[in-house]
Amino acid sequence: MAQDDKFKKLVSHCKEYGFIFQSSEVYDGLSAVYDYGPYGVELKNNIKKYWWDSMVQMHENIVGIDAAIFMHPKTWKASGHVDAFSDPLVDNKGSNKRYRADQLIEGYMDKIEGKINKEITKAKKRFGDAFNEEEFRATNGRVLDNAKKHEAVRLRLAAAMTNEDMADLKAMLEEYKINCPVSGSNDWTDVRMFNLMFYTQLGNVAGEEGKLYLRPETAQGIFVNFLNVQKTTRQKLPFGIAQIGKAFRNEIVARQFIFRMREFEQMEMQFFIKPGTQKEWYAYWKEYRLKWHTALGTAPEKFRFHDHDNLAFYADAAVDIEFEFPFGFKELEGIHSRTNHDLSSHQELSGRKLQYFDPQENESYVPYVVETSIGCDRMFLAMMSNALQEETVPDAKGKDSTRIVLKLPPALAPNKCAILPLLKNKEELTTKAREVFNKLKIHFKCQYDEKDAIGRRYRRQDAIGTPYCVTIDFDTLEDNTVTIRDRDTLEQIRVSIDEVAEIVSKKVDMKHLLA
RNA sequence: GCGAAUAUAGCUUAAUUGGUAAAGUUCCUGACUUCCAAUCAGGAGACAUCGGUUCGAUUCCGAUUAUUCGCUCCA
Repeated sequence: MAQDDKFKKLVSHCKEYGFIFQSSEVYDGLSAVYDYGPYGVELKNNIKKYWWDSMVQMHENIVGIDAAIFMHPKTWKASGHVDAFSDPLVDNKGSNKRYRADQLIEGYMDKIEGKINKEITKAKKRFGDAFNEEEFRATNGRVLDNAKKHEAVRLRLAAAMTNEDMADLKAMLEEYKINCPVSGSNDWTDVRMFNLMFYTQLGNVAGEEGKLYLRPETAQGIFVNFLNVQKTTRQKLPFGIAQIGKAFRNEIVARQFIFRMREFEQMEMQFFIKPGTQKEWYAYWKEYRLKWHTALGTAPEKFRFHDHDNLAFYADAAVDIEFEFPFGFKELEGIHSRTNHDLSSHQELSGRKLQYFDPQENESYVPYVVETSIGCDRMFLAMMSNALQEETVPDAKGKDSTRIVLKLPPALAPNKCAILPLLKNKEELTTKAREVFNKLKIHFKCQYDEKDAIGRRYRRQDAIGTPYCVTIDFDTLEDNTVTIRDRDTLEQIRVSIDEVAEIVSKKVDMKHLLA
């Protein structure tokens, strides 16, 4: 199957079987926003549980929180999001290149300054030792003209940036004939202020006062709660705080189905450590997180580490765990050594100490942090794309037929077990099957289905990844045994009804993944 | 965001050089059926949205929305 084709099939499979729908579909959808359907939400919840248990339940020094999506605006000042990601962008229609409008104008100002400097150099040569630069600057006509121009541009740019006057930035590009360095064209699109963060209003007073951002990452909720958590749970370094939650980024280009969405869910853990130990913890988490992935049975060659070439301003080491999606190897999870950047910066801006008293060293310091951060939706997509397969299997007459099967790890599958009476027009069978269903549904997610031929029902369960099907036939009525059919091998075993819960539980339980 | 392409039923795809549309599959009802997408009978379901040209638009034109690909972006 071609890669494009495979991706297309995955997307329609997700829709057809109720995993993922486009948001607000009846209104033609909303760009890069998706909803999880009945089976999708089960799978997603199972992924979250596997992550949470592996991180929180399995580590006595990791605890969880659930911070609010809204945070004090200063949070994003401290984290660097406000300043670093708010740019006036403009595209040149000739070259289709994108620039920051303010940088283009600054480039123009540099050019004017170049002219002034040229005059000065020329004059220096002419007057020799007698040259007085200050006097020359104050008196030379051409220099004065250019200096005046430079100052005018500078003030206008500053005003436009302060007032976010995008129209004036565009007007400046046109008036000063600032052309695209690539195409030489002056044909610009409108200038747009682009900020990666969404914002909304707190209270009903409009204006800067109540301006609130939707968090672009969950990490800051952990950082600002660092001391609360450490003190209330009496943690000693090293310890971690885990969180699963929504984050929002106004991506310029959000594409590839749920791979890059504007609203998405992160599963993050910040591990607080003694400065100087970051290398070993970074290595520990790198290994632990990869193990979490491969424990699910996904082929190891589907994963690879990718070291960051350009480290973010806060990091001293960063690696991605990449997964081979249908559209190639892409980032699935990040492991970052964030130093003490975040805590220090919150400490500075809030004026509150965010330090840990180390009883062994008998001193206080700002801990270092190693972060693991995985996109829940990306994990979902990885699991789906890895699981969706087409197989050739023999049909009732022994001929080849195509089977579409979702080979999800049993622990993550939306349904664990389907309960199927062999025939629906025999009441003894359906009654018995209902009995079995009611017995099993206490243990794990089950589905009862009596419609259509048994083979079709097996295939339907295959398509949504149900690992086991229990069939009630005429023997069941005699001796209280049923068959359990395995999704992957198609093999059936006959067992007593009383054993089903235990047998299936053992196979679909998360325990063996965590151990 | 720029450029290109695309948009027909839940899904996959036809046809209409401008006269409101076909099929497979799915779904619903019933019959039948003793283990891997059986069969029979009946039924439901679509031209993305808005506007223009036209006697008449699913078809032509424009805009919008969405999707895909390339470029760009991805702290």
